[in-house]
Amino acid sequence: MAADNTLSERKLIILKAIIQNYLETGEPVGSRTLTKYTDLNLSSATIRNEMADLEDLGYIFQPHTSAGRIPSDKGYRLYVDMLMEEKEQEITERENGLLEKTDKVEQVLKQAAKVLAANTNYATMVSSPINNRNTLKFIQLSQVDEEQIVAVIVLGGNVIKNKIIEVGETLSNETLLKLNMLLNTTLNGMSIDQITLGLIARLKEQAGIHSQVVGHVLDAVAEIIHVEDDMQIYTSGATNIFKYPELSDKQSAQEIISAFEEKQQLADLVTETLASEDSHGIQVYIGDEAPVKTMKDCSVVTATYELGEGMKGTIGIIGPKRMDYEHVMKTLKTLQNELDAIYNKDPKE
Amino acid sequence: MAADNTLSERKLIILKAIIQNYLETGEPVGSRTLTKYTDLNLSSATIRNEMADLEDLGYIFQPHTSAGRIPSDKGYRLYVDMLMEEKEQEITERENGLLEKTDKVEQVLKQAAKVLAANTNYATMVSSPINNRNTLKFIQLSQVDEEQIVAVIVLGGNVIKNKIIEVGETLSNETLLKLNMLLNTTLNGMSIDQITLGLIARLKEQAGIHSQVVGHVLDAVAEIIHVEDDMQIYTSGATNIFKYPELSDKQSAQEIISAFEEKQQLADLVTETLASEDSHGIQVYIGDEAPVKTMKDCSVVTATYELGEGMKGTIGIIGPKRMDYEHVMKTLKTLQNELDAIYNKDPKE
DNA sequence: TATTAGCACTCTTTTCATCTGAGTGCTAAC
DNA sequence: GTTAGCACTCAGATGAAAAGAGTGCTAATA
Repeated sequence: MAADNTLSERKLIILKAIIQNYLETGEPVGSRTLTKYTDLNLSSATIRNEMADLEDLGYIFQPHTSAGRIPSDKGYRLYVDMLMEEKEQEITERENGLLEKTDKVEQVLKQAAKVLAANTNYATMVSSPINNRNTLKFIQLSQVDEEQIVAVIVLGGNVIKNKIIEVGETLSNETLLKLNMLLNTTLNGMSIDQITLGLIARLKEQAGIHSQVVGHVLDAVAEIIHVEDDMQIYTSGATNIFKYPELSDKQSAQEIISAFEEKQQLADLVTETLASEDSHGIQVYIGDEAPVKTMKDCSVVTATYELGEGMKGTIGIIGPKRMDYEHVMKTLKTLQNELDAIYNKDPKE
Repeated sequence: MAADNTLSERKLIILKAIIQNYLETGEPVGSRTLTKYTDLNLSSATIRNEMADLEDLGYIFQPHTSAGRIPSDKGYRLYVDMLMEEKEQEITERENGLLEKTDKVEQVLKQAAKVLAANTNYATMVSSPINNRNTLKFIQLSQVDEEQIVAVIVLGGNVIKNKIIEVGETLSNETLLKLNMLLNTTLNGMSIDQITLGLIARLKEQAGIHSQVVGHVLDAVAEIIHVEDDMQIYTSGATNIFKYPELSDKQSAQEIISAFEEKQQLADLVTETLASEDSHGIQVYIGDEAPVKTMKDCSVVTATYELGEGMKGTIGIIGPKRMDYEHVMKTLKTLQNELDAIYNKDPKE
């Protein structure tokens, strides 16, 4: 009999066989099937006994009395943690070059989501990198017309933001030049966290009568930096969930797809992922483990990529619990590397 | 007997009753039901005769022998064109003020899509205005670091675009200033169509050794202007289609929702709408009439809004053919007016 | 003692026939 | 021209029966 905490070799083999079979077929797995599936030569009766034990221990369960067994969340967890073996497998596109290089971060990320969906047949999402703890690279104010100026703010990683600012007056070229000087000499290279109230006060003082403008600019900077607000999320293949009957009844489909359309929940997911401990590995959330309730019948696998200068983003896939974890993790890793590579290498053509 | 081309008064009344009843219930309408529903006092038998005629003429049909009648596309078309009467109805939010004012076009449009979905229970989309035939308001080049400059391009309507340009060299402040002067004096206020090859040549000549930079900038302008590429589409309530059984079988749902995720088809729809004749009214596409095949089982209703300076965008809703056309059209009109108003009135707080 | 064969039992799924009800078209009467 | 009435059609509901998958348990076996 298996001790409380550790399963016998044989039970592990059987559990693994059950899960793998279930991943393939999506059907509950019975003892007969397993006699053929495992290398151990055992009768169905023996296997039945083992399965009964595994059920008692909570790794598998029966959807109804006369059916085979299905892995429980606990079972999947064990599988992902210990039983799974890395498959050697190719991505359907050429090894290096899932992604085309372009200078638009946005394009790359959109494409990443697509590639991921195409390669896995699950729903995918890619978050834009978060500007948090990022540095200010450059600020430029320009007069657009009599009462408006535009502030262009370039962040590390060449993320460009801009904001129209209403000023009650027409500023002279000189003034603008001076303000630009002032802002740039003071702020360039600063990380967001370094811009303190004291610093702001000092800046305003130096700006003299134009302190108001400076105020607006800094407001813009603050606004632009605001994390949640800014996170873009690109999705693809949301309708892949229709391929999995366990997720495609109206109720579930409705919920999941809404989450993909609204994106707020995905944003939460990303935030959570990035906040978690080893945010550079691959994370697997099975069912309830995911930080958003909508995903309680799904598994979510995420990876973090790094876009240089500390900007991190998340790529992830959402699918049924009976997901091809190996393939998914492998694919995510590949993509993660590509993203890391694209931006950390020589950024020029 | 009805003449070939024009239906008798009575037939029209009956047709209208059939359609209205079907819009409400979603069930085929039988002759018994109609005896109660219309003011004409007729027996079911008489109505049956009329219905048989209407069926021969192609306005209604039976899903199967022992069922009531359902409007055909032709029937809906007649209804929308002639039979429908404007309902007096309130939008669920306060009359004036579906939309909050913000300075971000993007925000407004997103919100518009949401409001529309909330008010109609259909899937909705809002396209960003197209920059076509737009004017260039302002260009600003700034050095970001040794080898990169950023071009900020402000279009009429305060749409701001930017693009990093790699230059092999460090440009002096003076040079930048000169280039900025050159670009702005030449280009400001120009409509996109006015920038000709000749003009470009002239500009490059004037730029002297920096003609390459000018070339890059103009490339950027061209790229930014490229219509299709740039059209943003915001959607909301895609999952509303699950509320209508006739659209929510896996196959249809999959297709429609994909269209909403990918957006390419919606973009086509928008392009088509804007291109069509009376692009300021409200357009109704029933079934096959819609320019995208995915919508063949839906009805699509669109309206065009104008954001000032000739920039037009489209708002639209997609739902089942048995759609509450009156409500939808009314809501669209309201929103259309609000959008027109927000941007054409005094744009400040 | 661990394994296995065998069997009774449970429960879902499928199939098939029957029944029901809505709605029609047609005919004959008004 | 309208209506009452009736035979007919067909989708959908209902329910019984059969099939099939899989189990748990017991008793035999190695």
